[in-house]
Amino acid sequence: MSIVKVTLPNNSVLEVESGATVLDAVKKIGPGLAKSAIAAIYNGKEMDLSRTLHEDGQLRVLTTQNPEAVEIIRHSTAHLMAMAVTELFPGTLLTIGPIIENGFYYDFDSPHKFSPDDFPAIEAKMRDFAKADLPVVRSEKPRSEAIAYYKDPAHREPYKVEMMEEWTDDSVSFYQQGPFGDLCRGPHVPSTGKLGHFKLLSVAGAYWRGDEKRPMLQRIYATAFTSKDDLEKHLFMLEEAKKRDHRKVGKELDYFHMEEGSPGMVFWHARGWKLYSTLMEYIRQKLSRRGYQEVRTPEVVEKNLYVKSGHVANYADLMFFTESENREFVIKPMNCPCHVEIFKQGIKSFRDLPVRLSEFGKCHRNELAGAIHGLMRVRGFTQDDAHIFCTVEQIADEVADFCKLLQEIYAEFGFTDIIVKLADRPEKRVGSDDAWDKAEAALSEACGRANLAYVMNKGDGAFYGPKLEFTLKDSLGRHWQCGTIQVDFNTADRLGAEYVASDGSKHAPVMLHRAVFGSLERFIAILIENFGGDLPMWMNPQQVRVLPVSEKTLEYSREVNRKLLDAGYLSEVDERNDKIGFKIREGEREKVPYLIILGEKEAQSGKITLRKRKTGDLGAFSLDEAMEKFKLEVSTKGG
RNA sequence: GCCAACGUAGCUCAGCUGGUAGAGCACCUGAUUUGUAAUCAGGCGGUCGUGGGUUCGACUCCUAUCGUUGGCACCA
Repeated sequence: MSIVKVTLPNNSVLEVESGATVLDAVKKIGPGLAKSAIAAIYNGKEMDLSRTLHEDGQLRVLTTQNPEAVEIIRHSTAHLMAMAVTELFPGTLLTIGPIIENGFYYDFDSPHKFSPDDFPAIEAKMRDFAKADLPVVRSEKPRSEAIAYYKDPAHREPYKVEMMEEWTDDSVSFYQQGPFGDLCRGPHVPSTGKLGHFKLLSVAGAYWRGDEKRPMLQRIYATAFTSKDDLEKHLFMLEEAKKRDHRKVGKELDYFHMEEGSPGMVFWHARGWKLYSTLMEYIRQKLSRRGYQEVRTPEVVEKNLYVKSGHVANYADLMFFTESENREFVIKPMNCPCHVEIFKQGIKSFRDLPVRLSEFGKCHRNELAGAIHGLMRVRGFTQDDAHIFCTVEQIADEVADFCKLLQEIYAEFGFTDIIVKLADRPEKRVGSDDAWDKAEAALSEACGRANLAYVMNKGDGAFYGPKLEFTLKDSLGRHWQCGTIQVDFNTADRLGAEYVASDGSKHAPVMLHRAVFGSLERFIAILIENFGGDLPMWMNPQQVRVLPVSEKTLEYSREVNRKLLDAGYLSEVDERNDKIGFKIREGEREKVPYLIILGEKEAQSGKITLRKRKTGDLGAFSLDEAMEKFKLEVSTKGG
């Protein structure tokens, strides 16, 4: 028997016989470690404790103390859940059960319709199996043998067969715990006793292999942690996130509502619309300094324009149509063809480029019922849209400038967790491959120049061109595309837009479709969730509220309020006949940045008492001092 | 669009196996004149999402439909 040298993280070297298991080596380090070990990393590869060692290497033992451990725990808990489900619901077929951010899921094909009511029974079964501390045994089989095994009616698993038939590996690995076995790469915990801190979260439908033409499976989402404490912290965090939900907060703060009769359409209330208007004005100021010209185009447009642009061919099912005098119209689903129509008015020279047309264009898209989601995904929305008509040579500068603008703006809103995705050519597209090559390269180059790291989003570009997607997260960590810039060599040409080049020849301009917020609706939803409703003073539709301690100071309160309104602040008086404690509570609950408390003390001294949201009493100020404070806070976008 | 769950007063929710709807908050009225997160009392308020059906009787059961939620798919 040859000897294998195992180097530990502290550089000490352990010698074991070749063929000894990882666990044998760990036992030599110490029995305590052997007990708490759940897997190991050997020469950079995660592996089970049962694997045998045949060559020298670096060993790191993973216990619940290591951050990597939680993924193995989750993966093994997915098997535990599948075991419980197949035990409780015979006839359930297995598919896949991967880990995801903060948890895992398992997709089943089962005659039983799973519901959250089943969770307690499944969890109880999982606990039983965990308590039984069943060894998790790895084995390998030739792939052909594994396929034959799963084709056998005794252990029929057609989804596993389908997967294996597409693989090229010669052998596949299995994990067996008690009567339950699953095809899996591993690694896994050595026995089910290592598992225990888990919770089933939800059940959802999911197409097999993400393909809507294939069967719909039943997915159970769950999570697991290495400790009870971590699990509870995570569940608490989920509860807290629900409190920031823009649908809940938006209703509480009287920003907007939606109605059953007009699904996906928003009724903006006065406060919500104030916020909306503030954001539009903010963008206007940013754009006017950068050579954009704001325009306005119709919302009902002849259908033919969108036939020529290619939108009808691609999106007819998702568009609203109308007709009048035997002519067909579309309810504008996007602004670009309309902006091309403006560009086409008059003759454009290369000297005119780039032309940057912006519009708060209201668009309607007949989104599938299941896609609608609060303000995040609606059927009627407004984009901070703009189209830059430019030459091929100008693309890189324009894209890079836009990326800078977007970064500047997102920073002012406090967004740091921005995921940039480059979505390249989809299968269904218009234009030559040559044009796509150029457009994709331009985006990639611009990212380099703007110092933006991006991830590829394969095949997810628009039909007319590739795009950069600037994604923000909601309170539950779900990704939403907000900003975007798209390079389009096709639309201007299809719609017959052209400019005269220096040599007198005519060319279609390149179009850059771009938006910073994306849809105002979605951006507002993200803002609400990220701030938990505590919007900074500069954009808050309620900036100050004056609270008279009693009716005796009502007149003084109205006077102070008048001065605040004159100075341009959004202020109001809480004139209700209630105690000051109640009014403060209401003011805090409605997330008003500043409360001004006026009792007889203030009325006599001519001062005001200021209270800052979430902070509390700030003491006495003159009104002028307070307004200086407000001015600073608004101008620095603080709070 | 697909899978599942849900839909009761303005809001948050209760209503067991079918016997004919209830709480808190909000709102209104009165009292209180109030000092940093809920003053007290009284009152108003629902054809239980909608349409069918079963039943002597339906908020409760069945069915269709609309909407919402969580996912999947889609997202110009």
